[in-house]
Amino acid sequence: MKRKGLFITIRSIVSKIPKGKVVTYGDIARVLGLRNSRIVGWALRGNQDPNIPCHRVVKKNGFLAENFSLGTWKEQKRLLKAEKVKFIKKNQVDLNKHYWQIT
DNA sequence: AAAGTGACGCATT
DNA sequence: TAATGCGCCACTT
Repeated sequence: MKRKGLFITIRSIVSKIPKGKVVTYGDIARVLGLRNSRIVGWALRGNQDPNIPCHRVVKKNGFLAENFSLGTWKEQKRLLKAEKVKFIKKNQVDLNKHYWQIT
């Protein structure tokens, strides 16, 4: 990945997500002025930095991404549950309780 | 340079 | 309600 600028921007946003909160890919993309949320996924995918809580980034409806860097959504779920995040389905978090609006 | 790919999202079938 | 299609940005081959 050559474009580190975008990568760094996304990293700064994700690292600001409070513990126990989640954000959607689409929202991050909007903040960056992108109309394509895939870019966000692309950036997180190449990242394995533990400083970046990428497990707090979920899909629009709160569903977890199927391809998590560290493994699958099961791993992501485990990390989220460790932060007391409530799941309304086995692979869907409770957005009403844990959604963090980016400002 | 052109086509393929992807941690998505929304509209249409 | 589920499946399919397409837009969109950047990366890879």
